[in-house]
Parts: sequence; structure tokens; C-alpha cells
Amino acid sequence: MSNPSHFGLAYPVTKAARDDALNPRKSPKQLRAAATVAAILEGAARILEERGLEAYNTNAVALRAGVSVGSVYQYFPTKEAVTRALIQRETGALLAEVEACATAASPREALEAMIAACVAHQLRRPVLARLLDLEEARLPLADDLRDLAQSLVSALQRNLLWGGLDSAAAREIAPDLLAIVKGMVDAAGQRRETDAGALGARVRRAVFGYLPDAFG
Amino acid sequence: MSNPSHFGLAYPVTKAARDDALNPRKSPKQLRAAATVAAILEGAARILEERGLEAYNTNAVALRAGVSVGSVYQYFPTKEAVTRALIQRETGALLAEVEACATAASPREALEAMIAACVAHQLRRPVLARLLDLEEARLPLADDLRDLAQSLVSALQRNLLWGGLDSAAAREIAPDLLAIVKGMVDAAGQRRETDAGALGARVRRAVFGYLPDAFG
Amino acid sequence: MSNPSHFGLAYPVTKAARDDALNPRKSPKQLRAAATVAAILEGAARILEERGLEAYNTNAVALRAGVSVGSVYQYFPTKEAVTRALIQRETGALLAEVEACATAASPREALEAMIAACVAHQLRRPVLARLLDLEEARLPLADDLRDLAQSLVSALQRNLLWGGLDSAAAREIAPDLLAIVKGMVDAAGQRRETDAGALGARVRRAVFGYLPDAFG
Amino acid sequence: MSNPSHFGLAYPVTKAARDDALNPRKSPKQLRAAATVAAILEGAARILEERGLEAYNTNAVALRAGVSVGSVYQYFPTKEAVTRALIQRETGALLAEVEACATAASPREALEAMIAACVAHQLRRPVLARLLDLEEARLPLADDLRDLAQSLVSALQRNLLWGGLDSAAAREIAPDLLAIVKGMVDAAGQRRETDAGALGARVRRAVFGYLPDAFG
DNA sequence: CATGAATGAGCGTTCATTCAT
DNA sequence: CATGAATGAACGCTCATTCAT
Repeated sequence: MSNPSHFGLAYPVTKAARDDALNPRKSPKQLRAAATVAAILEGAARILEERGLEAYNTNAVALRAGVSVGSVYQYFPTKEAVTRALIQRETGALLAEVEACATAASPREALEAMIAACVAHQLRRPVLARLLDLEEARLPLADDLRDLAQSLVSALQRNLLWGGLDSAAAREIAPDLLAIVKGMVDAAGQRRETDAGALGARVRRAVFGYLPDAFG
Repeated sequence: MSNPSHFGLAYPVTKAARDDALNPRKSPKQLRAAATVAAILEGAARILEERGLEAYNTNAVALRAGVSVGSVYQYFPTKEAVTRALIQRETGALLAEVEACATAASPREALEAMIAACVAHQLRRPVLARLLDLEEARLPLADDLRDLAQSLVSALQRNLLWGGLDSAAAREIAPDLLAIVKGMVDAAGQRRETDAGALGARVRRAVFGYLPDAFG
Repeated sequence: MSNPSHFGLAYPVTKAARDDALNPRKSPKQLRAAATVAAILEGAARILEERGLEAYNTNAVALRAGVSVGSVYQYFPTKEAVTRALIQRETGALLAEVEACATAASPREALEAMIAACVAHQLRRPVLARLLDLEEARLPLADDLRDLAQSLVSALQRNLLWGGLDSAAAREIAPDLLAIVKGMVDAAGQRRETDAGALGARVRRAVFGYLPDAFG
Repeated sequence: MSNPSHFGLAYPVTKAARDDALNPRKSPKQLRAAATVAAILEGAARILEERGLEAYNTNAVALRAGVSVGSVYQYFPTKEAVTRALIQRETGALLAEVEACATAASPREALEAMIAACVAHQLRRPVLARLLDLEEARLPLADDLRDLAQSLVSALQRNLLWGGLDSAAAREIAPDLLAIVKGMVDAAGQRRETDAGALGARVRRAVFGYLPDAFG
């Protein structure tokens, strides 16, 4: 997998921790740390879902996560870092699904699968997805998030090349596709749509309508 | 024009002020008040553009506007009200332009003009437009903002009916069109695009690609 | 009358105004000024009665009085001055009634009449009387209020002397009597008592119980 | 003692803290929290005594208490809550002393002891006692304060019954006695009296003068 | 490492007072 | 003089962050 960071610590805290990727066998300490990190992120997610951005503060997150504020700052240098890690957890999962679509039988099917993945991702935890999109747009774009967004664009771009578009066209079109999909699914989430099939059909129409007829 | 409220005071302050619509001749007092309100809104806009959401607080806004905090609260009950009034000023202007497009020669030309208006609006003050979109999405949607957004959708919807779509299709498609346009122009603004022609062409492609071939 | 100040301006503003006491024939200007002062004081009284100390601010007072804030500051240098003038208006009226009791047939009857006047005064506008007592206790004791309170004590003291007490005893007892009466009627007002007869009887019992048997 | 709450935390902060009454042995954490609460209340008391109601604000209280504003709000939800807790601390102490008087040899001696306790309490910190009385009268009477005041009245009432008064008379007279005592000692405090013996004698005269001869 | 009490800069808001019209 | 818009010091309160235990 290309981005496993959301399985471990968001930030290297000890030398041992940095070996996570190389040494998947974790000591009890590391396991506990990973569990705490996971609890914090899920606590943050729950606060956002249940009480919104207004109630999203480190004390509330810690309380919801069942840890102390101090522990939050043990694993994350700032509140923003928590938010970024949560975005990474969520978008990372989506990215994995999208990248898995590259194994489809045809470029068109691959693109359809990618759209389905995006729609499904948005409808799984719609409030969380929407608020994280807002936070992502609001945050000073750090490298990690830029990389993540770029990875999604790249996945789309590779698929466009596979479908026959030339490199310049793919580079131009891929970000637009992402913008179209994000715009539509966020708006649908805000309208509390729940029918993934109908939404997916409309997004497919928008995406394939935008692509040159030559695609696929 | 259907929504002239952004030309007057955001909140009725004196009995006389409520006569704005009937009596466009303003007394010196009203002029002064309107000037203060305008200064506050422009101060808010400048803070957002120059220093971002992080620095967007009432004292900074007042300072930038050349008035005192007290004056801000003379015309707006809360900081949020300032933000909402600014969104209304901006979106109201856009709405006026979009509605003016209905006089075009054909449905297709009207829609193209609407897209051009949206693109132009976004590129005029890209940072402000983007941050206000964020705030609009974040704010508890009061009636005024919901109405404004709905007016934009309605303008699109009327155009779709004119273009031959049936009522159910127009109702379904109009919000999607807005989501597509917003998604694309916001993303373009974030990427600091400045070429309105190129962006407009891509948005037109997305919009007309999404519409049924029967349109126009 | 010993303290007519509450009929004119609380503070001398013009030379002409200072002649009020000597020249009761007022010019139209002076009449208007006196009417404004009266309106402000009654506005203050109404705010206190209807909305309490929490809502007692100069803007609210001006609004309730039907004048502008500027006018309030034309006649009173500070908000505190308004409060003091209102206390004077109320306590001055009471003082006049109390002093009028000195003409009773006997010291005992005079004292009973004084008590009745205090009770009636408290029950006339109980909320106002209570809040003004609070403000009087809270305010830095300026000369005017100290004089007013002292006048009440003096009236009591004269009555005690008339009743046969020696000068030292009268000086000691008079303030205590006022404290007893104030304490009882304020507490009764707070309990929303409205029966002047019952309250008067209890206050009489307390006062005459405190006085030496030799009195009267 | 019927109301020991002023010995612990004003507001339950941790589950453990609620066990105070059952488990007087305090953990270091509880000790620290209790010390902070005590420091805040004493800081509030000192500000009131030294600089008056005008300077009584949360930042000043925190500074005087040697803690930060944040700590004030860790233990008290609002400034008013601080005031109420301070009133409880002071009146609670007085209530304890008054209730202890019930063990006197006779009803008359008990009542004399109660009066002595009130006088001593007022003269111990006269400025504080007076300002808290003002605040108590000004505050929207929450349950806690009403209960406290009622407890004082009840203690008096029980003593009146013991002295032979019937239940109706005791119910009527007890609040009056409290009003008389409060009125006299507050006024004495304001006049900066310091002689507890003389003041006590006068209060006793007022109280026993008010009581029916049958008492005791 | 975990805890959670403590910190304090900073924000939204009020309101007594001023002053241009 | 009346008006009421404008002022700005000051307050109550929050919450990201630190640190003693």
C-alpha cells in the first residue's frame, strides 16, 4: 500500500516508532501507543459527527477518546495535527480503494469503480466526510495533505492515460474530475442524500460527459 | 432585481431606514450609516483576503474598516451576522448577474453567460470567494443564506425549463450544476488559476456534458 | 421644604437654572428642561422596575424616557448622577412626608405616622424602592445622599427628643430605628408583601419595643 | 452540621470529589483542587474588601488568588457562581455558629448567643459581610442561596418555638428578627462601628423588644 | 508515559461617554 | 440644545497548550 501512515503514529515520537514500517512486529508498548492514537482519532471523528466543528476541541476529543488531554499532546504536537491525521486516516482509506480500482477490466470500468468508491466513502460517514473536507480546505496546506490530495489526482490521471488521453490532457482533466466529484458528493451529503446508486449515476454522467468521447 | 437588500442596511436601525425601498433618496444619517456598514463589510473582506480566517476577528475587522468595534455591533448583532451579510453582499451581486443572463437569445447562450458570470465572480476576488464559500458551508444555515443559495438554484432551474427539460429533470439537475460549477471554480481559485477563458471553457464542457443532449 | 432639589435640575447647568428656588416663575426653556429631567428620572425608574438592575443602562433609560442619550448627559454628568437624582426624588418625597409627621398631636402619634409613611412609601413602588436602597448602599457615598439620609435620621431624632429622650440617647437610637425600619420594609418588599396594615403593625412593635418605656 | 458543602469543592469536578462527605481522607489531587477553590474564594473576598465591587472582576480575583483566570473557570461556571460560593462560605460559617447556639441553657440565652454570633460575624470582616449582603440581594436568588437564608430563618424559628411561641407566631416573627438584625448590623458596619458589646446590646434590645413578653 | 489541573493570550461583546451634525 | 452614531476601555469567558505529579 502506498500510504500506510494512518496505521501507525502520525508523528515519530521515539526511534523505535520509526521502524514501524520496516518492522511490523510491534512491541506491547507500540501496540498500546497505536491503540491510543486510534482512540484519539476516532474520538475526534465522533465529536465532529455528533457535535460539529463548534464542539471540536482537544478537551472534548480527549474525553470522548477516553484519554487525557496530555495524551493527545503526547502523540500530536497540535490540534491541527490531529485534524490532519484524521483526514489522512479517512482520505488514506479512500485512496487505497481508488487505487485498487486500477485493476479493473477496462479504463471505463476502472473510472466507474473509482466514482463508486468516492460516493460510497462520502455516504459512509457523510457528516464526518463533509466536515473534514471543510477543514482540509481551511487548513494551511501542509505537505502531508497536499501529497494525499495529489495521490488521488495521480490515480485518476493514470487512469486517464490508460484510457487513451495524452499526458497534457490527463494532467489538465484529472483535477477537474476530482473537483466535480467532490463538489457533487459534498453537496449531496449536505442535502442528506443516502441513495448511493442514484448519486453514483449522476456523478458518472457528469464525469463521462466531461471526458472527451475518445476515452476508453 | 429580486434581492436588493445588500444595497441598504443589513439591519433596520431607525424607522426611517426601513423606507429605503420606497424612498431611495437617503438622508445624511442614512448615508452615513450605509457608509459605515459598507466600510465594515469591506473591512471584513480585506481581512479575509489579506490575512485569512485565522485573523478574522471583530477587532481586526473594525480596525481595517476604520471604525471602532462598537460600531460593528451597532449594525450587526454578532460576528456571524457580519459574515452572513458579507456573503449576502457577494452572492447577491453574483445572483443579480446570473439572473440578468435570463435575457440571452437562447437557453444555451444564457447558460454560457451564467457560467461566465460565476467564473468571473470567482476570479475577481478569488481568496474572498473561496473563504466565504467555506464560511457559508460551516455556518448554521440561517434562512437568509438558504434563500440566497436557493435563488441561484432557481435561476438555473428556470433556464433548464426554458431549454426544454421537464420539471422533474430540472429540479434534479439544477443543484448538481451548481455543485459542479462551485466545485470547479473553487478548486481553480485554490490553484490560483487566473485565466477566465480557459476555466470557463472547461466548466462549460462539464456542464453541457452533464446536460441531456436534448437541451437547448 | 428643606430639600426641594428634586423639583429642578439635579446639577446647575446655566446661571438661570440656579435661580429656580428663588424665582419659581420659570421660562419656557426651564420648563422644558425640567420636563426632560423628570422624563429621564421616570425612565430610569421604569427600567429598574420592569427590567431590573441588569438592564439599567443609559441607553435603555434614554429610550424609555423618550429622549436621546445625549440629552441624558446634558442634564447629568454620569450615570451615577442619574441614580443619585432618582434616589433623591424618591427619598426626598419620603422625607417630606416624614417631616410633615412632626405636626402630630403627640410624639407617639408622630412616630407612628412616620412609620406609616415609610411603609406606604415602600409598598407604593416596592421594586423601585428596594433597588434604589441597593444602589444607595453600593454607591460611593456622595455628600448629597449622605445629607438626605442624615435628614431622615434628624427627623427621627427630633421626634425622640420631643418624646423625652435625652440628646445622647436620641443620637444613638435614631439611626438604629431607621435601620430597623429599612431592614423590615425592604425584606417585606422582597417577600412581595402588600398588606400595609399588617406590616405597619409589626414595624411599630419593633420600633416601640426598642424605645425605652419612658418614650412619649 | 446540616450544610457542610462549603468545606469541599463548590462544583463536583471528578467522580472522586463527590465522595468527600463519605471519605474525608483526600487524595493529593483533591487537596490541590480544594486549595485552589479556597484560594479563589479568598481572592474574591480580598478584592471585595480592599477594592470594592467596582474592582470585583474575574481577572482581578484570579490575580489576587495567585491563580490564572482559567483556573477560576475550571471550578466555577460563571463569575456569579464565585460570588454565590463566597456567600455560601461566609453565611455557611455563620449558620453553623447560629445552629450551635441551640444547645444553650435557655431559649433566651440561645437567642442572645445567636445575636452575638451575628454581630461577631459582621464585625469580623465588616466590608466583606456588607458587600456580600448587597450581592445576595442583587443576585437572581438561586436555590442554594435561598436555602441558606431559609436555614437561618429556620434556626431562629426553632428557637422561638422552644421559647413558647406558637407555630404561627414563630413563622411570622422569625423573618422579621432576621431583618432587624441584618438591618442593624449592616448599618453599624457601614458606620464602621467596632464595639461588638455595644452593638450587641442594642440588637438584643431591639430583638427582645419585638418579642412578646411571654418569650422564654 | 498518563494524567488533568493550571495557564494566559486572545476573542466576542457591552456600555458609559463623547461629539459631529 | 437635541440627536444618536461612534468610541474604546474593559469585562467575561474559552481553549490550545504546558507541566508538576
